[in-house]
Amino acid sequence: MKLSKTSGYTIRLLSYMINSDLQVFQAGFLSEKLRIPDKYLRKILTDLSKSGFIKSIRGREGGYVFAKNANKITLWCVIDSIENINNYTGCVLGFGECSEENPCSLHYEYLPVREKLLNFLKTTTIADLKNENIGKF
Amino acid sequence: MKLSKTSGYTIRLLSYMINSDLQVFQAGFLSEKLRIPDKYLRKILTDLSKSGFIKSIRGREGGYVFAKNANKITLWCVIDSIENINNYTGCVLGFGECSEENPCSLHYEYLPVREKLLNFLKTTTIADLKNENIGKF
DNA sequence: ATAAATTACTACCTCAGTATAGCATTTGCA
DNA sequence: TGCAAATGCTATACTGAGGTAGTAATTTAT
Ligand code: SF4
Ligand code: SF4
Repeated sequence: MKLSKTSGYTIRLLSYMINSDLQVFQAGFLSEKLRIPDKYLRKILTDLSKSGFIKSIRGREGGYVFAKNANKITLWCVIDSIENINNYTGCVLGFGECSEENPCSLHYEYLPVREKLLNFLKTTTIADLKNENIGKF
Repeated sequence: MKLSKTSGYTIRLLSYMINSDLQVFQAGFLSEKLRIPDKYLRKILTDLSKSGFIKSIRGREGGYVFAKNANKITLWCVIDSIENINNYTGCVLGFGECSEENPCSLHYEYLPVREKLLNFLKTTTIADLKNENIGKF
């Protein structure tokens, strides 16, 4: 499962923040550390700020800080704020309305995979990504 | 996990064929039954034919038939012939080279989900999609 | 006060996936 | 033989994700 580029950048970003000792992060600094296109990352930061995951501090000495506790930020809600979460939780064939009564031919084969994926997205938080032994962000 | 439109169409197509009593299928017929844009589906059929999953019969009374046993056609190899299979088997953050020694922050959280997904794609075949109780294709 | 450092906004460019259109080619049946 | 029914090929248009550029707005250090 590959996330959209934007979602991937965002998770790397938040994961970098939670694994750092710093409190305030500047866009330029982050784009350099994470090797994400500067202007693109800035857009992401602004959006994350609007979504309430981080808080922006404007002006000199400004930057971004977490706006809520990282253990309250699930992968699910991050991805959902960026793209259609249904791309991952909805299903393989992209039917709109699915049910046990009106399944497609893949339904029962895919069900257990879907459960696992759903659970992963709903229960994993940014705080869970804190770890000493990370090689790359 | 949502497949690309093309992959989705393709699996619906093959699944429809394996669940039908007919032997030969015409493009026009399939596009109507599956409500897939005619010209687009024709392109897919030609590609599937080139990939060797189905065989085309040209001329009057022509159409398409399975070129190999459906229990030899895994979701994996179908998807792989259409788009980059790495979109699903490769990982969340889209890093090129991943290893236990050089993991990203999501690695250990995602590992079991990935295993499940990989296994699903590698072991599920078109023949497995044969089923009496399918509501939609 | 002013300059420097920072984020916010708007408009545009590019590319791959999706979709459409028209014509060429093959083959069986009347 | 010739027409009709089918697939094959090529060129074009549309759309949204990804990415770039320039300018405006905000705040603090000096
Ligand atoms: S597998 Fe089930 S939930 Fe997914 S598209 Fe098919 S019917 Fe819907
Ligand atoms: S989760 Fe593991 S395999 Fe996936 S991108 Fe991260 S390091 Fe690579």
